[in-house]
Amino acid sequence: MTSSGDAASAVRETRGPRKVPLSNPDRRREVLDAVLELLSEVGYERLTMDMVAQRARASKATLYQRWPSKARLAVAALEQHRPLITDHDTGCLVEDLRHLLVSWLAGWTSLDRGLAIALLEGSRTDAELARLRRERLHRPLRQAAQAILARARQRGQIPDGVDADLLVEMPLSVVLMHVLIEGEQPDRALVDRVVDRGLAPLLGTPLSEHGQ
Amino acid sequence: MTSSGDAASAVRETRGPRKVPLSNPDRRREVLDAVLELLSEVGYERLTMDMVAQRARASKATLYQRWPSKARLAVAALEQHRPLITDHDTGCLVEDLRHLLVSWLAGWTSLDRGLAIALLEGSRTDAELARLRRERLHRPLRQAAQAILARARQRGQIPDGVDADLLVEMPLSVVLMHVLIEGEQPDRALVDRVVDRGLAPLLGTPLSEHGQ
Amino acid sequence: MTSSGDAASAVRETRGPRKVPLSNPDRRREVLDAVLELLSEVGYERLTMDMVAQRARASKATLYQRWPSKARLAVAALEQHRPLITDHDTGCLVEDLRHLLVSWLAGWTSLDRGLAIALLEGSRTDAELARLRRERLHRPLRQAAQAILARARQRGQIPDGVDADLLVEMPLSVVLMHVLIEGEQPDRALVDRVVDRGLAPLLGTPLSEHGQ
Amino acid sequence: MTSSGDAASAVRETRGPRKVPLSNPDRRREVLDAVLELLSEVGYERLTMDMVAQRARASKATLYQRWPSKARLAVAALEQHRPLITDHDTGCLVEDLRHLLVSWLAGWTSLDRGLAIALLEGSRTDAELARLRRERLHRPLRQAAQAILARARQRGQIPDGVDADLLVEMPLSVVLMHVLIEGEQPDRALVDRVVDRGLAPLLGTPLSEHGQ
DNA sequence: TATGAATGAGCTTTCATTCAT
DNA sequence: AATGAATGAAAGCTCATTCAT
Repeated sequence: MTSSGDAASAVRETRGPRKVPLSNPDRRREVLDAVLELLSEVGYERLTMDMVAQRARASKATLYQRWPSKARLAVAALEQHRPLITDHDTGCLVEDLRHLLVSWLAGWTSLDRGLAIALLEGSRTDAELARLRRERLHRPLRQAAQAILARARQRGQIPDGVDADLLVEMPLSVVLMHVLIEGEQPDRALVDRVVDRGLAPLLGTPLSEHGQ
Repeated sequence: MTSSGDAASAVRETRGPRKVPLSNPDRRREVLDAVLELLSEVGYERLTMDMVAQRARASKATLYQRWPSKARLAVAALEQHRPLITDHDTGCLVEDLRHLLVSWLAGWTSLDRGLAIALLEGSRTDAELARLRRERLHRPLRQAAQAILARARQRGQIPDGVDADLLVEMPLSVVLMHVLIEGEQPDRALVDRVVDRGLAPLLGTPLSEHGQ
Repeated sequence: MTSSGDAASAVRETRGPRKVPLSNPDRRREVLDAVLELLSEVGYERLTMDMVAQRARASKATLYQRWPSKARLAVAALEQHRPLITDHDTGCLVEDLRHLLVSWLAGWTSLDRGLAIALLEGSRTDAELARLRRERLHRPLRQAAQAILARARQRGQIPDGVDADLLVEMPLSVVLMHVLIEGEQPDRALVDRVVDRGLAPLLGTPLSEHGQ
Repeated sequence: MTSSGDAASAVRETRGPRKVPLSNPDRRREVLDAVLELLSEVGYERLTMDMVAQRARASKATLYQRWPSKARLAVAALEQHRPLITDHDTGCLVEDLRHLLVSWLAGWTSLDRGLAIALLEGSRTDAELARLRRERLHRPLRQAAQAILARARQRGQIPDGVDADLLVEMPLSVVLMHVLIEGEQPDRALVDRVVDRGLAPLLGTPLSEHGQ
């Protein structure tokens, strides 16, 4: 009965102002999604409040009522865009890493290359963005990685002399570089190549059997 | 020949317009170096023609006479910036890679993190910059890497099942990520960590000389 | 009916909206006092409706319900601000004038320099304010002054050839200039200086009691 | 014969940008005169850079190239508008004062009431303007006044017990009040009234003969 | 009725680019 | 050929005013 459920469907797609309050979380998300799109398309510096206003069909003044500056609006948008990393215990370091990478990639939309670059770009001049960059790009991944490595350590799957962190950093960096620098759309094949033809053989034959 | 050039040239190297024509290649390099510095400091979007004019001690109109737009000026500057990668045959894959990384890093000044981000940023809207990015960041490295890997292959130092390219991509990506994303100043220690506690133990052979 | 309204009403007299209707004259005065304060602090042009709303703890929409524009709200506030001038018959022109000036000053708080400037400023574009300015700043004073001068005339205390109005205008203008232009806080000392070392010696008679 | 004389006549009155450089002092004066006019018409707060640009037929960017902010532009305009006060020794205090007031008024154009109010208004928020206000409105006058009073003192024309400064302050304030507050156009009649029917009779009979 | 929130118009300021010398 | 200066077109942000509840 409440309008909230049907709200999205009732939303008029006609041009002109929406006049839906930003106190409405759906409306807020709509605006922030517009920001994310634009960040991804043009980056942080080229993003203008006019663009946001137009795409979100809100007035600039409305935006400024909720977010006090362009930087804070961008931060809010990125804050909301928190990719989910899942950790799955397969009993095998290599497979755990494969899962981690795949789950991480799954959260990457076409938006994200642009967002990542926008974050790099914007965080040179905006401390808030710099903080976000760290949290967004690093923390969730780092946490899942630590869990995987702890398990591997217990199982004795980390070869002597190896800095365990690098076991995550290396495949991760390769994938990220492909996405960020080459502009590739990251996919399963890339992950498998890094895992099967990079990590796994290097970690030694016993790992090729995947269970023992 | 002109009095203005003669009398004062040695004196005011530091203030006021240079008045040296851009047809002079040294003068041109001077201007492009200023652009590089600024690109590195503030990025492409925040770079202004006024900044360039001031730092290069030229007038904006002069700049526009030689380069038709800000984008083309930036491209020209990056075009000129060709870091040198050296390849040294040590007879050992791991040491060759270490050399490669160190030589690559040596070409990275603090300037280059900014440049790399500027390239990423600018190449989203400028095809010319995108091309440059590929050539500047990738090709020279890739070529040296191929040579190293070819030698290693001949020596049989590439373990079975390993995609040789990854042996370069992995350490390289790790270093690049640290620089680009963490904003770390890349140094020898980082290279050694990746090589000694990542690649080497995984590759097996050289492990004995380091880890034990 | 809701608990929120009841329980907290006595508590939060200091924060959040007052929710007292503007039909209540006390509430109305409260709002107008806030306007006066702000006019005095920042002047008419820099006064914003948001400031008023915040200080009066009312919503802007509420303000607009009672007063149709910023100008009319300012006018209403000034309309309400009617400083009291008292006239006291001391039997002596000079002392009567001193009383007049002191009583006039007493009505001047620090607020009023700002208000006077705000009136000057605003009355250039608003006829209503211009009318108010005349009534507020001039009429009450002029009336008291006329009474004093009439008595002095009867007592023969106005020297030949003197325009009686100037006897009021001169000390008054001096005080006003100090306040308006020098930004001085007007005080008793200023009045005494003008009366004792300006008017009195010039008027002759009372001079003997002061200057010698 | 000199071009400077005909310069104004050669100025094209056609609309559109002037393209005359601001390095040209005539052009600069033209712009600053526009600022003065506008300050006088609408005051400091309501003055917009667009107004100035339009009236001076220059682009806003041009204005900002020469003056770094609206406040500094206003300051520059007022700085240039330095009314001339002349002091003439008539041998008689009253006549000297009359000269002073007349010469002061002669410098007042219809601009000045607006300018004075603009200064009062703007100097509440801008320290530079506050400084100017003091210098512009006070110093030149004060200096001439001191000279007059020094001569009068030497001649023994200052009655006992009188604060000499008030002899200037009083007529001056009266005139200023009429101009500032009543909005009157100041004229010779006003000065004569204040001098002949205020100061002179108060300064005593000997002064009525004007020479002794 | 009082309010939270939205909005168009406008403000000061900046920038890539072009003109006149 | 090099320069000083001008300019149109934004950009980020604010304000008086108006809806919708």
